[in-house]
Amino acid sequence: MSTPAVPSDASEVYRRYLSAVMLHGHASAKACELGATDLYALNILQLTGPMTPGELGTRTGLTTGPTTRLIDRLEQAGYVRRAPDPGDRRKVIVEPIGKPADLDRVMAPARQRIGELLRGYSPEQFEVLFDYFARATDAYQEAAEQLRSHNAG
Amino acid sequence: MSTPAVPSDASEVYRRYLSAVMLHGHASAKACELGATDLYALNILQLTGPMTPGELGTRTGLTTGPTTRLIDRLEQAGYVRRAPDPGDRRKVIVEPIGKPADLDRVMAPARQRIGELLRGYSPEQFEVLFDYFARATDAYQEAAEQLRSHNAG
DNA sequence: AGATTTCTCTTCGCCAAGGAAGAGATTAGG
DNA sequence: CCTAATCTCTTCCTTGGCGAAGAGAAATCT
Repeated sequence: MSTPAVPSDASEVYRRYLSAVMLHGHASAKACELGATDLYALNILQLTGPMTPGELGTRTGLTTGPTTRLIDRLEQAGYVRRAPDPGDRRKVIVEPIGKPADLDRVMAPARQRIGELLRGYSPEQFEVLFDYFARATDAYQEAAEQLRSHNAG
Repeated sequence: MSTPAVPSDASEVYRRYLSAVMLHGHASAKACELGATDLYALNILQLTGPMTPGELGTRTGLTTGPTTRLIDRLEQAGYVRRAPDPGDRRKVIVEPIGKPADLDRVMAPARQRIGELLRGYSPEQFEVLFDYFARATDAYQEAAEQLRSHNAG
């Protein structure tokens, strides 16, 4: 638990913050026995909402074969479910399930700590934080999209 | 780009925020041709500081064999370097290098967007945000540690 | 109605990553 | 000085996930 050189720079604080978020994310995935691609797809589904396997494959950068088995794994683990498209019976819609199986249990410690942390702020401060959360969500999503298109192009 | 039901719930906003951060992290890793474990180890090193391969192996949950090759990959990609321990010549100290190779370039778009976003806040708001960043870093790190020990025990 | 296109799922082969066991080198203790 | 313990690195084997090609089902167009 050796605290390595107290970072006074704002950029360094933010970098460590991102590292901690990613670190916890990976630890959660490991605890759920979830692969990297699986978690990746799960995040995409949670952000963009239900979509067809084809679109999910495009976004993850996978071809159709691995995409099918990816969905199989997620469905078997209880994270998503396949629903038929009412308008086009060829299509399948993959939608995340509200209460995931293990991920919720694994996220509980972090959720509690962050919850306590957030409750320590005043309503005005709380509003600032969630304003940032909402805007940063778009920023990261756009940046990720930019990375994806740049890499595919 | 169908925006899926505007979330008004704070918990949902935060969940989407975390998903976006993870999503961007994975996209960055993919753009750098970096494996999941590699990024995981890199985050550990960036948070905890230099450590021996043994400790890194313990933290990543890997045995000694894969740990050595993990460090090989990171060293070859220019993210870390091996330094001898001055006190114990059996040991090697793995330390992250200040200017990583590709990761910095890939993170640039996100860094710019977040930078602009943060510059839009007043000094008081800025302070609130970075207070949260610092505290959340500890919270996530502790939660990740808890997950690791619980999974290992 | 028939043909073409679109979409999902299945099968086969390959490669990267991790686990287990052993070797070499160094430090600590009797 | 010699033995035991610690740490890193090497080698072999197995597992898991991905890519490519093909099959089946359904919608669209002529």
